Amino acid sequence: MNKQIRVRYAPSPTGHIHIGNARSALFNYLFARHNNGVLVMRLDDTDRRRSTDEAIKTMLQDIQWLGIDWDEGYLKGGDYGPYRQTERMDLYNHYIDILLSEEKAYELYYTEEEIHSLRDSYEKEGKKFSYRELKEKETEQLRNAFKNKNLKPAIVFKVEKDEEIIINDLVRGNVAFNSNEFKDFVIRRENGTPVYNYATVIDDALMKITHIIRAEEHLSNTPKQLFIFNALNFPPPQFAHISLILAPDRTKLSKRHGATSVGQYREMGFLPEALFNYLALLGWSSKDDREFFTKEELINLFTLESVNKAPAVFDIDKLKWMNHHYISKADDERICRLALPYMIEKKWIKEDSNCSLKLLNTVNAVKGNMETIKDIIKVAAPFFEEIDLVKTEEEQRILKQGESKIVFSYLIGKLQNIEFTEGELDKFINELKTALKLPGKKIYHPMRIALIGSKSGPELTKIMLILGKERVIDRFSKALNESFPGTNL
RNA sequence: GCCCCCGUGGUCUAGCGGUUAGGACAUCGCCCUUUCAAGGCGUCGGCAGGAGUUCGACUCUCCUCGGGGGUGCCA
Repeated sequence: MNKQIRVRYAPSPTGHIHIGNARSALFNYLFARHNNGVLVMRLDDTDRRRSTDEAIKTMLQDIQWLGIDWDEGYLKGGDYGPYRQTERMDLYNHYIDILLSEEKAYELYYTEEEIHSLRDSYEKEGKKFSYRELKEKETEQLRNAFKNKNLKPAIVFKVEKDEEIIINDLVRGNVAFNSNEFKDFVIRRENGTPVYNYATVIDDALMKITHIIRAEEHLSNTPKQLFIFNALNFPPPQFAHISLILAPDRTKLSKRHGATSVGQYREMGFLPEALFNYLALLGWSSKDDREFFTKEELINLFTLESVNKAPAVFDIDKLKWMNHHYISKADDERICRLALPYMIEKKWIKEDSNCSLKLLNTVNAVKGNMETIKDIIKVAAPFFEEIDLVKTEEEQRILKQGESKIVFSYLIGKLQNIEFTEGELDKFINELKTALKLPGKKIYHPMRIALIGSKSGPELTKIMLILGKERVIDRFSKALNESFPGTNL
């Protein structure tokens, strides 16, 4: 009885998916899946210069990497294609003809340059500029001169006066405009290409889109689109305008704020499910206090009603916290594979290395201490490089405290005869406290600093297993000699 | 300028006329501990301001202020 819900994601393929766009895609995806609807992927590529095939490819890869797939549209096909605007020119032109014949639009015999300078001079004189006025002043002579120069007129849509227009927005409620606030606007350029506000209407109508979920920046132009829906007798869809994602300085997130694209976050070592989860929480929340959701849970819980109206600041610290959580939970094999490039770059391992058992063990030991995959180069360094023993004053102090001498001496003596297996080492480490009669802190802190140069890190057993007997004893000896020169065993 | 949207701690948010204004990230601190992490506990900190309406406003109305968006032959 209810008609099939159809939403669309219509990016302009400029190469990279902006975080804000990704969030729009995400909400469309969640909404479609939640309602058993269809997500259509359409390419708004009328701006041909920017829309290279390469750009389209990277863009779609980023979307898929994030975990968003679509049911219909570009690369998938469907009943309402083609799904690239550049391939739909006949359609746009067809409806232009209708508009023209019904006198709901008109041809403008001025070139773009002429319009520019006219607009400037009008504004200089403080007068309002409008296409309508220009059209009224247009003469037969002008038209002929224009045609003789082999120029094509732009097409302008006629905005009717005194129309009240109300957008019933699913997140904002009723938003009212008066048509007098809008002037006639171009819908097809001199060069024959349609303008966004026009093409999007034709596409949305023909593709039977039922809900348009997009960023708030489009809200003010929605009346223009509604005028066209009405003029062509297309039933208008429902709208839902979600608010913008802001940078910490509360302005629109842009390049000068650093990383703004999905691809950049991937390169920085974020996991797709972390970004997915975080983005979903930017402007939407479930009624309980949960923060971690699987994709399925999100699909289950997502509704437009619980989308927040206020804009949200993108907080990379919270993203990192979330990423840390997902990395800790992820399996070693995956993290290792993702970390491989970073380790290769550090020349820790060979170019064509795979995840050996040893690497897997290392990853297993350190993954709880990573915020991003890239952190592997920090947290795994003690296993691949000789460490710099003296770090902070505090660490130095710990190494030099009297008990440390006892600890190191004991370790160096005993370890020689310990078999380096998990069971043996566990047992050995557990017995240290009783053997040395020292508080845990006095034992384990210096040990860790001697082994990895920091008092925080993976479990001692894991560290020692990975380093191996020789290096462990070597590092303890080094710590002993440096902190207590002249000590003889 | 005009039009539109928004305004709960530094940040993300819950709240939908009566709450000690709840949770999360970050900060700082404590506890626990076989270190660290994790976990547990706590500190700091908020309804932009002003008028109404009401017995009672974070919640409703209006104004002001602040932020954002639109006003292109960009999308």
